[in-house]
Amino acid sequence: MDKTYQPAAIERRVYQRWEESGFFAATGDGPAYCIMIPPPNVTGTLHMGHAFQHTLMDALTRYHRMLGCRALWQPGTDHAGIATQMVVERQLDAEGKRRQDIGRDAFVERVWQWKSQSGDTICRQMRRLGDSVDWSRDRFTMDPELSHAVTEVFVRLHEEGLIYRGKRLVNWDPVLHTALSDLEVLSEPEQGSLWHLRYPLADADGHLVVATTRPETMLGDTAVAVHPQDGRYTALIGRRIRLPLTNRLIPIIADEHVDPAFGSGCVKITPGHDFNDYEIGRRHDLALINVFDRNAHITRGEATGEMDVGIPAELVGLDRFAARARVIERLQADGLVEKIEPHTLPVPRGDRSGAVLEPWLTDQWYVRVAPLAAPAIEAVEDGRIRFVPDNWARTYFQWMRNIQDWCISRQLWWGHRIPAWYDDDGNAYVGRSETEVRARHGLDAGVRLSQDEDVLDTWFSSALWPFSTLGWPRATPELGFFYPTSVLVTGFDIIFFWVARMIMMGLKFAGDVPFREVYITGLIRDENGEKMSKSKGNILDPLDLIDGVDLQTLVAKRTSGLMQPHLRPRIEKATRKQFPQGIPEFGTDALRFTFAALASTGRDIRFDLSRTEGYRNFCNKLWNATRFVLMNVEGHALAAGGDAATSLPDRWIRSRLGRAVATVKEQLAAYRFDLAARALYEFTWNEYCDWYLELTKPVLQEGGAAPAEQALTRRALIDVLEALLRALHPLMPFITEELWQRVRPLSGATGPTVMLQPYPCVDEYPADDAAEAEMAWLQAFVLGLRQIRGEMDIAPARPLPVLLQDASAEDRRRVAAHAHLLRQLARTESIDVLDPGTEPPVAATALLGAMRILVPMAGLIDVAGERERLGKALARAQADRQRIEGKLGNRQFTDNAPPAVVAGEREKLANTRREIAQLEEQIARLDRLG
RNA sequence: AGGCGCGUAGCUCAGCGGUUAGAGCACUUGCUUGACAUGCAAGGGGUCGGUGGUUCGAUUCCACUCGCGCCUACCA
Repeated sequence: MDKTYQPAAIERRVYQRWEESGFFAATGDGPAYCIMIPPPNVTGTLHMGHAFQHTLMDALTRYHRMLGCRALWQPGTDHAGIATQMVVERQLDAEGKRRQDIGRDAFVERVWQWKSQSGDTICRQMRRLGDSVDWSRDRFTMDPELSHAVTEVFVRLHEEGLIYRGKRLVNWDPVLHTALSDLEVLSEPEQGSLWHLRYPLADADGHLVVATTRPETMLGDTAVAVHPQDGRYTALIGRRIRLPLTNRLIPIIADEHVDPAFGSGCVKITPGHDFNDYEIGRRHDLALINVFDRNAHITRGEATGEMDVGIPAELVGLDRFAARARVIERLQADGLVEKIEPHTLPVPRGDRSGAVLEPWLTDQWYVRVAPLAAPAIEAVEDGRIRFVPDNWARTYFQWMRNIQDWCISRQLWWGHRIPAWYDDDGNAYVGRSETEVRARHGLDAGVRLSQDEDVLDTWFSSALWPFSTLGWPRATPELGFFYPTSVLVTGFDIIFFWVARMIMMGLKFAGDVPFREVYITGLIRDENGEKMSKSKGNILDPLDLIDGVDLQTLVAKRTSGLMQPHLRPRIEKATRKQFPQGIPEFGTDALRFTFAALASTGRDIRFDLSRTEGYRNFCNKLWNATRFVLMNVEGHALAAGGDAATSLPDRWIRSRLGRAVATVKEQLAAYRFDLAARALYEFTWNEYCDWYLELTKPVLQEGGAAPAEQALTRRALIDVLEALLRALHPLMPFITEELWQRVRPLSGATGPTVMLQPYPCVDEYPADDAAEAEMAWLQAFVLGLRQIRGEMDIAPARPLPVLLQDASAEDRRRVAAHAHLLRQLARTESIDVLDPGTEPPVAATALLGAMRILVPMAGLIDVAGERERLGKALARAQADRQRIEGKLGNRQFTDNAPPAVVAGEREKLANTRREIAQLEEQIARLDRLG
């Protein structure tokens, strides 16, 4: 074996073997355990957030597989309508073409090509992460089977009246030319202006002042509103305004929505281009004027009802921002601009294009969500679905209880085409196919039908993922067995987009909740707590942490393809500063262990590379511990597996292993990966390596112990290691597999892979309190002497003569029983028990219960140093005594505190007092000498 | 406006109504110890954001407050 762990040498080989051997398939007759992967965008790449979530999902899957479950981690990818279409459009753009130039069929064909070309990236990355997904069940949201499910759901919802088509204001992206759902709108405050415009009264001199942030929309105004109780304007209600530029007459109306305290208290009402105004327009039966085309350029105007909109010809065709400038110019020329104030306002932008969105009147398909939401709310209320941590349920409720209808049609080409057909009169027919539509509605071949050009929101198909991947609407065995799935692992950012919708659709169509639990992970942030993003140039590629990356490559990755190229020097500088040497190779297991160790619930994660380095070292520790065990076991007699451990260390380490495994199980059940990881780390390093391996050395070395005892210790060494590898496997799959393969022949374990071994069972390593107590004594003995050595600057190699004062019969028994261990671990030259009444020599002191461990000082240490050391200990003990005495002297405490606590304090006080007496005596002795 | 979360060692984070508040990294000192210098041993370092309350006892529970972050809805 190499002296250090080399992850690159083994990871690929190990994964390939797992995959080729079919170890990932869900088999066996155990209970179901199933996790649905949140399908990543098929043409994307996995980022740190994915790597984090995949680590947790894989750990859960491997753990439950080892517990005997028939475990399925369902893989797959999402077609990601807008995102993918944009990528391909950009490719076309580089060729100087637009998608309209090549036509819909050719374009879609190109997207499929791009998908097949880049779709492997994610699979490759997942293999490097060790993801134990069942590749044979890989799914894509646009697979025929899944598309079939989409159509089926659409048709059934439509039949129930839960999908409808309607002309309404939607969030329109004038760059992508599609409608968006409310969730795809990002509103950020931006610096703008508040224009105060004078609207002349129609039938008298004078004007009203309206304040607006969107002056160009005045072309579509159909009213001015004031608050009904606003005394300044009550007399004007019902009179009319002559709308500048258009010369139209519009009414002054009263509406509660108006805030008299804002601006002048008068609001221009543009029902065609503002969501609030749309509502007001409905309340007052106002006409609605659309003044924009699909590019948000000014049109001649299109009104509901007969009307001359009156948009000046010179404005027609202008972009909305150019139009804004021109409108203001014109109004200023007419003296109709009272003032312009700087104003910060929320500007809605598309989450993909970044374009300023326009409320625009179009025909779209909607899901009537309220009837679906009610049972979905109930499922969380009554605990059929549990959020972890549970405070996310509040977020879920808050949104679900105010849920709006869901606009599901998108004016894109890449996606599931809406299963609706139109005749020449514009009548819409919904059905599973054109044939079905014709049959059902009695439309013979003479009637021309054309399918709806639009596609569905990507999240519509994602919402079906938990059952569409399992074969729904067919009643497949998998659907029956794995649905509802066990847990969903995802980020809070898609609770509304995805989680809520899966719950609604699952309850509606699969007859039950889609998952029992939702584990919401935190976000992976950079070392400054910033969100990782390409545009900030602070992304880390998980594979770069696994394989390492040189500085040049890292800088190039972070600065290429930037939306804002001017940030490049800053990003480069920051990167060079943070990673002057690039990033070394840490291996997958170290990265995975880092994610697990940082995964405390309800909190974002500042990714800390030094933790990864620490866990790389942990891998190396495990590697070398195995090396030690193999060296000491191979070629030697080994006790049979069933033989009882007899030595103290053997009993102790088994007991401690059992406790560690118990902790891991408990913490994994609570999704506390951090605490599970810590329990394993501490057991491995602080107990198995630091103590147990050291304790086996005196036993195993030549002439150390009787052969029979050695054989037992070798048994314990290999058994505990083998179990430890199994216990660590879900978090660190690669190294544990590699080491387990080497350990297996010696341990007597059988089977082709550690990943299909049973997880260690607590019952096999029952707690041994007696052994733990005795080991605690032994450890205290060793630590006491090490402390004297360390603080007194005694060379580690120098053997120390040790005297024991006030040793009880039990102390004496223990010393005799473990003298060989103490000699090795504490480097004692001799251990002698002083007879009662014997005056001890001047010595450095350590206390172990009532016993004093003395290291005679002649020639060893300076008296002043030891005096100071004891003085510090004494001061500490005296402070303790005072605190405890104060506590026990308080009647309130002794009367009210639980008896066990009081008794504990009394015992503590007794120990402290004894310790003080011992220390004072030692100090006095040193003083006599000095 | 409503909701959620965070503030503990230099850094990243655990923890908890009751020992002396812990870990990793960083730091100091000493060690080429027959598994491992990606290591071993010893050590320094914290008024647990502030104020008040509940309690025999608060870093932990409650209220207020300061600072930071996020989500939802938004007044034109």
